[in-house]
Amino acid sequence: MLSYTNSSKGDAEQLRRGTWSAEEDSLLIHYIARHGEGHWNLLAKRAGLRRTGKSCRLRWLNYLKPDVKHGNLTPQEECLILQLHSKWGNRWSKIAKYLPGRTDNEIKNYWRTRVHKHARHLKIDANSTPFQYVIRCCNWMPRLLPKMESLNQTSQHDQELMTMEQVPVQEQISGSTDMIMSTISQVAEYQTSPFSIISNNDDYTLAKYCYHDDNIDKNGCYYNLASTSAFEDFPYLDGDCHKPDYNCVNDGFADGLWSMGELWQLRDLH
DNA sequence: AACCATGGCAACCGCGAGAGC
DNA sequence: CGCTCTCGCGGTTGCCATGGT
Repeated sequence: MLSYTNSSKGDAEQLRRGTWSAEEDSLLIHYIARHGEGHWNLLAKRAGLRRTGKSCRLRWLNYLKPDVKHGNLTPQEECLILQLHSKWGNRWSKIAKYLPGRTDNEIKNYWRTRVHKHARHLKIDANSTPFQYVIRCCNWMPRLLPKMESLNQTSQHDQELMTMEQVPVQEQISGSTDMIMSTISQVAEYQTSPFSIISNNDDYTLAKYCYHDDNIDKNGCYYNLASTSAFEDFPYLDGDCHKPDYNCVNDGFADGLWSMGELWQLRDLH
């Protein structure tokens, strides 16, 4: 689909909009190869492109530039995005600097389509502290790390970034326990859990839960719960179920109950 | 097979910062 | 100091493919 900007001038000066053609891509690539980037409005005219400079810049930076990576994000890239977003929020360009070959637009799209979807399912604001907690400690991050290990793809650079960004669990949750517990209750409710809803308004702390488990790394980061679970959408549990006799975390059962297994442990510890 | 809903993603838009004159 | 231009950023839109009914 192609459209043109409204203009009182003749057709010859109308600017194209919409999807770029192979011919336009070629013009842009060859022009930049000869003359370099920058001065995009001038570039657009001289390259013979009936596009705004802005459009040319975007096309080049997000798609045509040789070092732009195409294809799915790797687990370590996903992990980094989650880490960095929890630190900086929607600072996409800043986050993109830590992912060579990935553009801010791609990261933004990833966040909005995948992570926001997850938040919608949980009925939590994706930018809220509770959701960040759920992402980092309850499900998403715990699932990515084993994937990264199994793929053995983590470069030293990635590892350094991970170490740099990791925040001890106790630090992550300090001062917001009530909010986090409230969120977990909401999650449990939303999933129509076969388990009892965790309601908690006392001074129960997540640290107790976290440090009960052995899976805490040297930085105090808790990261291995439900590591066997598939990284899929939330399961919407229903029906008359009972507390299983086996380990929710290590058994295949956890594949479908990954978040609930964690919540169940939390409840039992209380 | 046809229709509809949804997700993924490329592209656009508005705004603000900074440089140059 | 103010104007213009360029660039970059974050938010939003709209197209297209896919899956479900």
